[in-house]
Amino acid sequence: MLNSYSSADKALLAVDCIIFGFDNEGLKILLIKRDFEPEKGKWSLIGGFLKRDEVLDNAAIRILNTYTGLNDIYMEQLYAYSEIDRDPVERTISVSYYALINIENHNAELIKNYHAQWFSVADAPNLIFDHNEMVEHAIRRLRYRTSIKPIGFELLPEKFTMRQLLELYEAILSKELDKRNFISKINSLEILNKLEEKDMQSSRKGSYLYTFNKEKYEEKLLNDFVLNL
Amino acid sequence: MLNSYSSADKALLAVDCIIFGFDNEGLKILLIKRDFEPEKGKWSLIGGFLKRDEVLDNAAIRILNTYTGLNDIYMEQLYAYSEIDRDPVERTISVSYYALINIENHNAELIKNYHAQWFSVADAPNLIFDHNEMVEHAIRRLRYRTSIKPIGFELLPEKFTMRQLLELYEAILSKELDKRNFISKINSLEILNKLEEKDMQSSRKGSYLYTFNKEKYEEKLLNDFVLNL
DNA sequence: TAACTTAAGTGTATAATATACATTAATAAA
DNA sequence: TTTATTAATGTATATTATACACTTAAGTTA
Repeated sequence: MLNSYSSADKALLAVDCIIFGFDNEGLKILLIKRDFEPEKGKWSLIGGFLKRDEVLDNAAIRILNTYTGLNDIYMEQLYAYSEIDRDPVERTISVSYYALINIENHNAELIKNYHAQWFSVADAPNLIFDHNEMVEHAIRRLRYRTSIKPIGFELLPEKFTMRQLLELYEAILSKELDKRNFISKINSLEILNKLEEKDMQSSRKGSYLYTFNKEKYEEKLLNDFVLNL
Repeated sequence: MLNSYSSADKALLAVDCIIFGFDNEGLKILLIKRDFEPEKGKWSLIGGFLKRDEVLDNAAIRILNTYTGLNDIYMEQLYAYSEIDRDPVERTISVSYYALINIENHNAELIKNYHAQWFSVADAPNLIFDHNEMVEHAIRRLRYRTSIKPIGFELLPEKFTMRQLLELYEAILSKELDKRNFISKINSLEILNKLEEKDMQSSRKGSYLYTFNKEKYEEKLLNDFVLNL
């Protein structure tokens, strides 16, 4: 019978997490060295199996927490991967999730746990299964996301300079942006607070620090817009 | 053990298809009256279970074909739904797919099979499980798609008038568009062939028929662009 | 056959936005 | 005090989006 539940095939469901971070070296992803077979010892996305009593969103949160100690990370579902032999042990459909996090805020936890490690997107190691494809797909989604939602709050330290924000966008889009045009577009969004304080690390003159205005930022997250950079 | 395959929970995997069509009454979706329990007799998206030896993309194609006889329909994956009790019989994760098809080209097959029926998006019946949510989600995706890819080829008859194309976009975006601005934007894409032939149904003057220039259309599909309507 | 009705077809002026581009300012180091 | 380095800033031009109304073609009707 076409639709009998009893005769339908079951499969394992996995969740894999593409965690993006940013620091002064550029855009990074968080990987783990797999500690079980198959492919033990190879680099992998953070992943795990969906439990019986759990929805995918929560599985993603739980799995990330297990490997990194990270909490309260908001992730978005990306895509379901279902090639027959994508996992050689058993038929497994994997649903990918991606998130943006602030490396500085979270690095201590990560180092303490030693399970996860940051890699530059540009020179990440080869990954198991179809995880390379998942990462590429997530980068495409992240680039698109920059055109309809502001990005930055999740990836930058609380106080940051315009240059850091510019370099973040350049890293995500992997192209150079005109500084003056960038600044005026960002300012037109009205999501930043300019502080009196200056960062004196990067130059003799020093550059003003900014914070995100969380209320306005959240507001912009709700309504899509177009940001042509 | 955290990642043992043997202890992981398996689940059923389903695929549900949101099939969009368009005719002179507006944007439509294809639904079936469910012929098995639970919710037998209620309206539902076209759906079925993923088989052991099948990838999701192919399951979507097979399931659509089973219910409608439709062949060679290109579908895109949308989202995985995993609420615990979304299907009351058994834990089932459903991956949704959506497609755009041309009602005229395919209606004969559909009527022959009597399994599926078109409904206006605006006044479709209430659907089983979380299928209403899936449809809403697909409409959002479809609207977004209009801004980055041309639409029309899939939904219109081979020869069509500018008015039909305009009304298609108005139906998808559910807003009125300025006729002159619309025509000049569409013309600037250079994806249409204007025929000598006129459609004499709609007016005394008659209106020119167009076809899509498939090569240029496909080209535009490859490269994203922004079409502000 | 002239007047009428109906939808088709067309262009322009203005506003908004995107882009390209170079100089001055502030400060610490030499 | 000179030098070196990065920060900060504005404007002119090109492109694109928007708002808007009249004429044309042809069948129908008086």
